[in-house]
Amino acid sequence: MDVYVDGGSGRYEIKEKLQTRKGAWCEEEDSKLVDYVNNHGEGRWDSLARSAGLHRTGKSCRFRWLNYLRPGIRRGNFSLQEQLKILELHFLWGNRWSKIAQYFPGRTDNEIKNYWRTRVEKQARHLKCEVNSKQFKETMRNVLMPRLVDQILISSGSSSTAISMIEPSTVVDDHCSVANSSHDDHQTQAHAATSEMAVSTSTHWDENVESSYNWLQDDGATTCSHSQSLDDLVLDNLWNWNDDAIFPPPAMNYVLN
DNA sequence: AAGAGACACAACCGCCTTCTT
DNA sequence: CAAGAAGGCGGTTGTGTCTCT
Repeated sequence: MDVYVDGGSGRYEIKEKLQTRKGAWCEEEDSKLVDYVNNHGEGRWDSLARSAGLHRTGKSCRFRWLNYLRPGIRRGNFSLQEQLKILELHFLWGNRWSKIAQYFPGRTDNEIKNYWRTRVEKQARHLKCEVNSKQFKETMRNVLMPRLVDQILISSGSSSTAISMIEPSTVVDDHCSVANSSHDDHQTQAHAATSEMAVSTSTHWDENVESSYNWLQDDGATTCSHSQSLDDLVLDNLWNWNDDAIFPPPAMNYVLN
């Protein structure tokens, strides 16, 4: 049984005479960690924690550094382009957050995971379906993503937004595909996210969807076609795009048939 | 104004893999 | 080569804030 001792803003856990603090990090701890990593580098987190005088586990130090303290971390809302890319990459790889995060310089897997859970899964609940269900995926691919693309094009203010297309081809696991461009190519494209989206289409995950989420041309014209079987008016209310978030609270409950 | 519930996100946990000795 | 340590990753929880009644 763990023993907890009042540690002020946090709490302490005593394990085998090693006292480690839990809970939110304070400025002093952050400062100690940053100073130590800047002077000695990353790695060997358990010994780093001791050497830096931090009463934290190595894992806790690693997490804090990688997700909040290391240089280049970007905070704040995801852009429309980033939101689209999260949806797209999740189609390809599912909950492989660290892999998805590779395409978002400055973003962390934890941040993307939180985004997915708080925004996307919430919408699945509002639609009364499982987030991994075919029904929700179809709604995402046929309605949500094309509309997000439209919003991106509108917010870009022109039709000249360069959008590169990645041809689906190479099957990398049982049921998904990725572009046949190299990993470096992907990352290069990801770095250009503000004005240029790297979008890809996966055709292997569900060949039976009647109206697939088709793709964007280099001149920015969308070739998206989506199912008209859903009531557009209802969906306009449901997916009320804005610059801050693609998943605002739904104006009404909507149940897919 | 206050309490309850919902929400967002930071952080921890446990399992698995990789590395080191 | 084996065993223990450390790291990586996805799932889950805790908590502060916001919104609603």
